[in-house]
Amino acid sequence: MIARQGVRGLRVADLAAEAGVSTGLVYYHFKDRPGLLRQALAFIGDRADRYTLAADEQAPPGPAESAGPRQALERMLLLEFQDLPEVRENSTAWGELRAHSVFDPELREDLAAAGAAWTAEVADHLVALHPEAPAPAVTAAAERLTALLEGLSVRWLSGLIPLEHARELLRTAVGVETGRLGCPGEAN
Amino acid sequence: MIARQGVRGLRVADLAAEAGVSTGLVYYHFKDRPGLLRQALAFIGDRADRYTLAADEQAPPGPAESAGPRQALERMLLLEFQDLPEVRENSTAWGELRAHSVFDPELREDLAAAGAAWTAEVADHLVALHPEAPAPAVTAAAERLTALLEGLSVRWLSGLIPLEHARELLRTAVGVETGRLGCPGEAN
DNA sequence: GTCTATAAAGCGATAGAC
DNA sequence: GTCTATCGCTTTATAGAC
Repeated sequence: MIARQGVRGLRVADLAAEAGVSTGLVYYHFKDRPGLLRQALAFIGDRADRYTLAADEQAPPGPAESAGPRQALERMLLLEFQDLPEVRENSTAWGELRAHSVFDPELREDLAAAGAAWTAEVADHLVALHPEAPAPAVTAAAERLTALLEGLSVRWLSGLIPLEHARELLRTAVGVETGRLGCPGEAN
Repeated sequence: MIARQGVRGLRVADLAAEAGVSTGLVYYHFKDRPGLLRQALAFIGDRADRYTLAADEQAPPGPAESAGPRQALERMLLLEFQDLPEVRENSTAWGELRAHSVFDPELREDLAAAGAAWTAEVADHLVALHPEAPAPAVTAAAERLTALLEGLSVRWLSGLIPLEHARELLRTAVGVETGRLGCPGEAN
């Protein structure tokens, strides 16, 4: 429901109706509105982990074709840009909770933890691709890629750019960033 | 007030109180809530143009020192990452209206127009830096830089990363992107 | 655990006087 | 142009029965 109407548009009564229960029961289980949002964020995180793992397992179709670390990184990032209900829901709700945290500190810690884990995963892929690159440069590249992904995500979800355009820009960004890490000439 | 409490937290009564007028007068001038938001977006755009122009005028301090197009681009992008009330307000409100448009199509056209103008300005700087680069590559680079800026902006404003870190990541991104455009070997 | 009923407050918008 | 007063609806949260 957060993905459909946003945090601001989430009504406890609507939620209860859709769940087929009473509002009282919702408060019984989640305590209050912030508790509801906290559980929603946890749910989103679990679900993202789930489909990330699922993609990893069924990822290498050909035995050894196109199975480079660069492709693995691209594939992982592009997971967030799919027009599947589950993915779109997750991206929308995640972005909304992030945007909401600008004005409500409530969920910041949880968001920071999830974001750090996510950045670390991207950094792992970058290290696999460029083992010789200095750690700070890798971290910075991972942060730029994830921040770019979030920026593109909002544009996609608000209809400002089409899905394929977002995917294309992200793909080229991976190329730009990984090309950069491979060039030892420039600092940082 | 949007920068302080978000679109979702904006109350017409509060707005009227802060303006020292009645709620009735607010409706008289802005028609309704959406009208209020539309005017706010216009105000933000005008104000951004204002301080961008002001920065351009007082930008080159030394006669010809450090006045490269690369520095001009960096300076322009970094304008959005300053801890001045006016800038922070503008960034916060802009980000909030953008995030809000994911669920409310109302302001999408205005946002798209403003975003396109903004991307074109960045592209102009890139062309000045790399006149030989193909137009699609320049446009894509400009879109990546502005999308990254928006992603970093949310992280900064929600306290996930400090201001200086956002500035540093943006600076290096400019380096990565402009370095890329200067390399004619790779397509796109 | 679950429901009904309702308190209590908030909020967008309008009417009508001046 | 501006204000006061208020309608009418929505929403969070709780009380208390079952």
